[in-house]
Amino acid sequence: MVDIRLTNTKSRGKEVFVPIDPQNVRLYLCGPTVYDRAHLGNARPVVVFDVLVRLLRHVYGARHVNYVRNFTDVDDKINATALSRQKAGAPGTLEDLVRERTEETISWYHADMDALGATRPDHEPRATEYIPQMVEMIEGLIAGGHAYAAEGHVLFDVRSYPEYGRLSGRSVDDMIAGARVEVAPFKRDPMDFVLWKPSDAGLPGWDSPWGKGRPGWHIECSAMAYELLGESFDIHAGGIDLQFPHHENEIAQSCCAHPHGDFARVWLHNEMLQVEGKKMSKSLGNFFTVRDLLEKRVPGEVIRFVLLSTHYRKPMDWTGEKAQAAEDTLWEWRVLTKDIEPAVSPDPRVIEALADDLNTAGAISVIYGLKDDPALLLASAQFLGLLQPEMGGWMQHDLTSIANVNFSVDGALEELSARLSDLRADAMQSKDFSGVDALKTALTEAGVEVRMSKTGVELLAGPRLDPAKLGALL
RNA sequence: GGCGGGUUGGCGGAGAGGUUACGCAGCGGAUUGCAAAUCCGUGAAGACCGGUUCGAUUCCGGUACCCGCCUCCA
Repeated sequence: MVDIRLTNTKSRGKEVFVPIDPQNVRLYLCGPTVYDRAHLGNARPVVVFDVLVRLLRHVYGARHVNYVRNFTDVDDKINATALSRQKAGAPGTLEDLVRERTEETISWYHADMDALGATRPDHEPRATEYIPQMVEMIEGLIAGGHAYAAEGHVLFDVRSYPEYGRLSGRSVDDMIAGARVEVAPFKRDPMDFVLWKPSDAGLPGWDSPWGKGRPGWHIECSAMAYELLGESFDIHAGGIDLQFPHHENEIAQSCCAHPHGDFARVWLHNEMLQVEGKKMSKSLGNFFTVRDLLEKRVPGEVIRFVLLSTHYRKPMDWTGEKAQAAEDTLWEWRVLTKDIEPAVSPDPRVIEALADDLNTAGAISVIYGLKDDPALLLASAQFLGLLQPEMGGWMQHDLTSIANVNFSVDGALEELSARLSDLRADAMQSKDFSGVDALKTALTEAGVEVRMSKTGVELLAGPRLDPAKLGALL
């Protein structure tokens, strides 16, 4: 069996992965807060850890991996949207409108992540469906002396958990010293964090022993992971920005509520995404969603390729240039593997690269070397979720933007290739190649690859084919 | 202020204490009416300073610069 090695944030080193139960390998990935479209940064962990899930299924068997990714559907931004819709005259209660907003956002999320070739998790729990479990966990924490109620809030007492800060390498005292957090007066310690907070009449809330309220951000992951994966499970993954406070707080809650469990054995964190060398942010004007890219005709497969071409623990810089290069490569691979059946299994070196701390960039470089064996190339690329048949639609050129469409790309290429062939035959006699060259140049500018050999002329559509320019040549 | 990550050839981007990463671009050749494609060949690196070592881009320490987290943004 392949040894998978993973860099565990908890131990700060690369470890051989040993599942608690090889018959039931359990992974939890922090999912999105469903208030709006997922941006490109949200997609990175989804795609990267999708490859991990594929690897785990390969090694332990498809049915022996349990992949959970949550939806956070309790959030002030969701509430704000629901409220503004209600004010604008939308029918239904506030709860209905909240549900409507989260439903639509979840369907967008599914559509966008599907477009990136990410397989759906086995479970996608929603925070709102686990409120009783959260309340129960909070009650347990209070009973165990790890939490306290104050002014309608329930707070976790960080001083009650000596390990607090271990995951992120911080000490409570240091954090207090440099804290920029405004400290609520009812906190025993400035670093104490909210498990439950009150909701006033205008906000969604649930009845609880502490009055009508809603859960704090972190408790949902603890409660849902416990319900679906148990008190100890294998892997917990997410973006490095979640390391503190989110994951630190999850650990504190879960380990105090279930002192016999380990919570997650292995913690995986992906580094952040940048755009053209800068942090993606609305203020810099370089913020965009996955949907924005798809609508700009950047294929989901291309986005996936770019996301996998940098190791997950390094900052990844999204650039238009990379997307272009990825598109060229995928185009070439797809042309090469057209009508080819994939080999039974991928190149072992691909598995080996992935098993070494998910070296997706290394795996891709192995695939580059497989052009002599298209079947193996195809199987290997498909292992990474690339070159899937259903993701190749982007190679069909869109003719709808051109008025009076009366040609197909294939038909046009056939006609033009005949014309070029005739011109060339004449030029061979007259030694005047100007007409041939003119047509050749026009074809090249339209994005057509022109191949001329002794035996004849061949025209191939390239990745940047311009149907309008092609049509103009007919 | 505290914590963490990064710095590799023109660009992108990996692994490994000593032997070619790889891709794109470049250069030379074959081929071609000229090209393209293809094939063959090829130059080019490890931010800076010190240490460990027979030997470091790879390990250790420091410096510089960039980025992130500490603000329910993955």
